[in-house]
Amino acid sequence: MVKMSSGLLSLKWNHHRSTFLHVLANIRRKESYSDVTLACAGKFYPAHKLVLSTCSEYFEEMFERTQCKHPVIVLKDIGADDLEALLSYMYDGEVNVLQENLSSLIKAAECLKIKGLAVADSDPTDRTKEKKLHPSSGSSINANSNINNSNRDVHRNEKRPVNGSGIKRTNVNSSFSEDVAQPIKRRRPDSRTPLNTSASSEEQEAPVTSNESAAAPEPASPVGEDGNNGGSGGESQPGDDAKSAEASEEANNFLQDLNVDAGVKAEPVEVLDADDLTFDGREDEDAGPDHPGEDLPDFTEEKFSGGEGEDPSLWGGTDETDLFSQPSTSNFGEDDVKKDAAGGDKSGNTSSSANSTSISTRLEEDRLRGFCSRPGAAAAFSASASKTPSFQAQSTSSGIDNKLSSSTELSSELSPYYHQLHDILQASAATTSGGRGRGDAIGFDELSAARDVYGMAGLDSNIDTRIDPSQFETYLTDAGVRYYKCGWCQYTSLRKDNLNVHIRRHTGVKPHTCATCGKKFSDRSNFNAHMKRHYIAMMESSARDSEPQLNRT
DNA sequence: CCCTGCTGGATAC
DNA sequence: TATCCAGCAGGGT
Repeated sequence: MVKMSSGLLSLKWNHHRSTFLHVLANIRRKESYSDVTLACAGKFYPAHKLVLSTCSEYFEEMFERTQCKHPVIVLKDIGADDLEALLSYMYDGEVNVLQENLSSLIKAAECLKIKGLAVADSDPTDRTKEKKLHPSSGSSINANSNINNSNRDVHRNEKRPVNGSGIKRTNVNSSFSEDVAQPIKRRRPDSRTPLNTSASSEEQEAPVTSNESAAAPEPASPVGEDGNNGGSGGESQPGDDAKSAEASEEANNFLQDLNVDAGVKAEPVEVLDADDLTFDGREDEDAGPDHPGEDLPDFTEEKFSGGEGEDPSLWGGTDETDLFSQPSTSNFGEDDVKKDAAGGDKSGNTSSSANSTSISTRLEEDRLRGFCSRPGAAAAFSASASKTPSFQAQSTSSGIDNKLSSSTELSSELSPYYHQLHDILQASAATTSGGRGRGDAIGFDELSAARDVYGMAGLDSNIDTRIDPSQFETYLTDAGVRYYKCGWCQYTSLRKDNLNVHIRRHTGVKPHTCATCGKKFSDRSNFNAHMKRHYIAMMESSARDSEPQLNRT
């Protein structure tokens, strides 16, 4: 305590800084007072706006633009390890990083405008000196941390706990008042093209709605371009929390190469009148991540002979899905429906006099408008409209969707006969196009045979495939029809089981694993189709091999 | 809740 | 064309 000349006493807390840092570390570890969640590569990191905005103008600006109490910020093109390192840097003021990881860390820091790493770190108490640190110089790291190459696991030990599904969500129990992520169409890997070029372009096309925060600056640098999936990337996750590490490893394996948009979503509007909703093409296709090793490798008898013991890497490892995309904000037309808050039936007092639109019609309309369901349809529109000028010449159903979506975009309102028109065009296309050949239309015989050969179990018993009640909401129409709304996006379904599968697109839960190639699937149906292809390829290969022998005899 | 089949869009080849 | 992703729906447990 210092007695000042004016009689004022200066009370000084000698260990104020260290105490603050200590407390900060504690609340981070305990996830106390978390008011923001960072989603990255399938993992969720509870954090604090105060800390993030203090350390990053990027976050500061983002939080200023959204009123959401607990946003979930989906970070694209940032590796989980890098994000964890940056969080440690922000909370602890330092972080240890391997030299080989430095460049990606700096890139991530640049994307997030982390002070001291990517942008000038000026002493707030000294406004006279401002030094600009070059992002790639590495000098900023030296200035702020002790780089210790021996501390190899510093990041991994800071893995945030996750739930059994490998994904942790926060603040989703009662209402989905935080950001949501929509499942999006995958994007095939293309080793010949830069990973994120298309991502950027499509992302820029993403419309921003009034109650949606402005698109966050796009982290631009691709991280973990390849070789980080399957057996190499997420296989080992030594951590202090074995259970969470194991769970997160699963998700991590799935989402290693996940590229997601950085964006935030404001809190949902209270209750929007459906007529007030205007089509904004929200369900645009996000530039999905690339999926190294996604395609099936060549099927040779030799590879098949390995069976379950073979090295999955030979088969390209696992794939993963692009799960997080442009967040959406508009509520599904809740003027027609009442939320079944208890998850039960409230139809007792809702039977209406109101001449409400049937739920199926509303669902269909909203789907075609791009607000819910079948993201692919709307995504196809945005993609085709921008990339395929000739789509109108097509008579296939994709052309149908394009036409209808185009008209929707122009009018912003749907004709009451919109879905009927859709059906008519669809029927017309079916008769005129003669159908479309499908390589994946394989019958039951093949499935049965494949099951005999490969077992077809595929279901990871460690993964809880049941739907998480915290991830969806139940609504009732005035007519008492129950339907379910995804907590991540505007998808709605009359069937809970289909919603369950849909939610896996968001959470990255892929309970079905191909024992032959290690590829993982969230959907049993697609898993079956995949296995059938294995089987057919094997049979074809066998047939080819046996041909010369037949010729000789 | 699960299994299954089918379908459409997207994309690589 | 083959394959993957995603959604829908029938049927069964």
